[in-house]
Amino acid sequence: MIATPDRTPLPRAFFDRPVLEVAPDLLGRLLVRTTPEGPITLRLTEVEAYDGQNDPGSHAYRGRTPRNDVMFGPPGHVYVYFTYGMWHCMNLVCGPEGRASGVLLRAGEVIEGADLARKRRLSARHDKELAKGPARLATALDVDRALDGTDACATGEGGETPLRILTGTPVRSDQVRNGPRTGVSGDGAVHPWRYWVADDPTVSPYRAHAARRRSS
DNA sequence: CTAGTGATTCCCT
DNA sequence: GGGAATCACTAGC
Repeated sequence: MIATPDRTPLPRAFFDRPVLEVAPDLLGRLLVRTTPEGPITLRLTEVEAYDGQNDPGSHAYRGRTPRNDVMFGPPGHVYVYFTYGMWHCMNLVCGPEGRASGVLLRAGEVIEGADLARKRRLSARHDKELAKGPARLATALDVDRALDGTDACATGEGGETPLRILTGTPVRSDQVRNGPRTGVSGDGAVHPWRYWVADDPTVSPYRAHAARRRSS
């Protein structure tokens, strides 16, 4: 039988830990995107850890800039970046504050609001592809730079937060797999800091970083 | 299924 | 200037 997911919000202390502890612990958690048309809820199935220190793959590796500013702030906030001229990807900032570590949310299973997600992901042939990949995930949830810096652990009764993280059903450690990060080039590729749920159909296919040739 | 490639814009060097 | 934490599409097996 399937246990009902726990909809208790994750406390900020959850994120105020080393990123390599937080990343695998995020699998099976729920990400709730509140939109005017209703909520879209995702069960996280694939993530990647990025350490702000000594990690050439991290956007924070070369210091603080306007783009990555949020990563240097408090844990539990959302860092959204724009890449490849077209796409957005989202991370959750981890502790301690100032270390600028974060977890890239790479894939998930839409468990609520699939009708809303489908409207933004017209090319998806199956629901399992709605959030199969970091840019698809952000597209399905209507996440862009406007949500950069959102507090996913906000507790106030008053304001609806556009993004929240709930306890969900954590994945048993023997169901967690890990391997090289996708799309990371150079020295940053050596770390096996991609984590996913074993045999889950919503996990994105592994792609080694492709070196691009100049076009004329 | 896999491999190859064009798209398109922001940001930092 | 040139690369980027990617995707969609195509060809071919």
